[in-house]
Amino acid sequence: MSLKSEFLKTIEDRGFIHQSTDLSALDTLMAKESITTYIGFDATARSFHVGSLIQVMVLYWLQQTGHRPLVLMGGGTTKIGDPSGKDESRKLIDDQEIQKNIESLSTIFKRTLSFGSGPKDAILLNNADWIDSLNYPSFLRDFGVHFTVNRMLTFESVRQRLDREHPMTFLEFNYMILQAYDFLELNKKYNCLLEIGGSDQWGNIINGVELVRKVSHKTVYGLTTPLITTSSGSKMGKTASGAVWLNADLLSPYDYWQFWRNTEDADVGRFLRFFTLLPLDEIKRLEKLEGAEINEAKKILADHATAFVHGESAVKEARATAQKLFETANASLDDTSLPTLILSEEELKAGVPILDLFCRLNLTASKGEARRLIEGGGGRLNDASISDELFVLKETAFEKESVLKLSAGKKRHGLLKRK
RNA sequence: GGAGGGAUGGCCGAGCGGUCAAAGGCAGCAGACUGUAAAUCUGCCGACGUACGUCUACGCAGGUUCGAAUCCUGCUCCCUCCA
Repeated sequence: MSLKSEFLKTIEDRGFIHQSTDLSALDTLMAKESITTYIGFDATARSFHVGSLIQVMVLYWLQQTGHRPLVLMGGGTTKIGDPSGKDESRKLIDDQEIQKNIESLSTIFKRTLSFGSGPKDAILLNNADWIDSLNYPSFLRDFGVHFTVNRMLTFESVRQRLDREHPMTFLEFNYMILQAYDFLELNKKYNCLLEIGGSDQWGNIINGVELVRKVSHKTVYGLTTPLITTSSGSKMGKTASGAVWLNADLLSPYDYWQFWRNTEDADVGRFLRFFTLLPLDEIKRLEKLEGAEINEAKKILADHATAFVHGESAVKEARATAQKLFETANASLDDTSLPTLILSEEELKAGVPILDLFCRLNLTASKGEARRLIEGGGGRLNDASISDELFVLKETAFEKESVLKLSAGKKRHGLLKRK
């Protein structure tokens, strides 16, 4: 289908569209006027993860192409727990934690969207504002009548639990109704006409679209984005240090840059479209690179993806660090953005076991792990393999250098300095 | 309320009195090969101690036994069927 509206054309070209309700009608609408759209976010963690970055990008494009984004934080629905895509119920978290999560999660939008009260300014909302005060009997009478259990049982999120014989509580069963109610509420208050979400949200979104139609007799739309996996099939979002968080306090910008730098060849084009703002013809050029040349494209991917989330100065640092580490022989590592441990005179006099240093730099989770690392030949001090797991670092090690590099493998490094 | 089945390491899943820190798979880490890629091959994969070892762990609490993930009792939670 050839799309007319700038927004849909953009996200279509970049691969963001998975499923949608009546795409051509939506296209006609969005080509004609600026509309309000929402994406809801769970407040189950302190930071988003690359998996949610897709939605962040979509909101960005939405605003750039002249529409108003509503960022809905699920302060109310997080208390229910979305069963979509999960085999087990979530642990319920308390109000305080939800509140903290919402604040922390919002930081990414402050960077990527412009908020305000103008017609195209983004608005940050919290569904606790209307969900917390719902009255159970009247809610059931007003909205419960529009949902049949027969149909609810056919939704993927429910069916999956039933099929696998995993329990689904009544609490969770209600989630889709509340999310549908969100859409209705946003439609009434902000004339919100479109809800976007990940592909696992399809059922929830459909319910919202239908509820608005039944209650308000209005047509609204839903659209989902694909679940991003790597070409080798695994769910993306793992690094040596765990999940790929967007918040810098959970994953350093350097590690974030490295995550993108290590993209599989086959994913470079797709990821450039998703996670950078580069024009499509530039992306087409980059993804054609072959062999070792594609590494240039990966660096550009890493630069742009990191800039979007952490800003330009973080990119400069990360890139300079990477260059010193991987591309320059005997570079001075003094001003790199690697984790650094400062050792005191007393400590050095007494001597510090190398195993402790691996742990203190978070290169390994325990001394046992550090020991196994060394036994397997992956422990290095200034690029020289450490052969003795009982090696003790003393002040003499700093006679020739002011900074020592401790490595777990070829990619994970930390620095040691003397006070 | 009744009958039966189940709960094992990050996940899946075997074990059903000792040789069990628990097979196998996935995920993860490291090594080789490369391009900071993929695929492949190899090693590692609870914590602590240099080590014989100690501690923690097979839903929870007790018990039997020289010895329990395995047997018994009670409890909690789940599943299936019946009411």
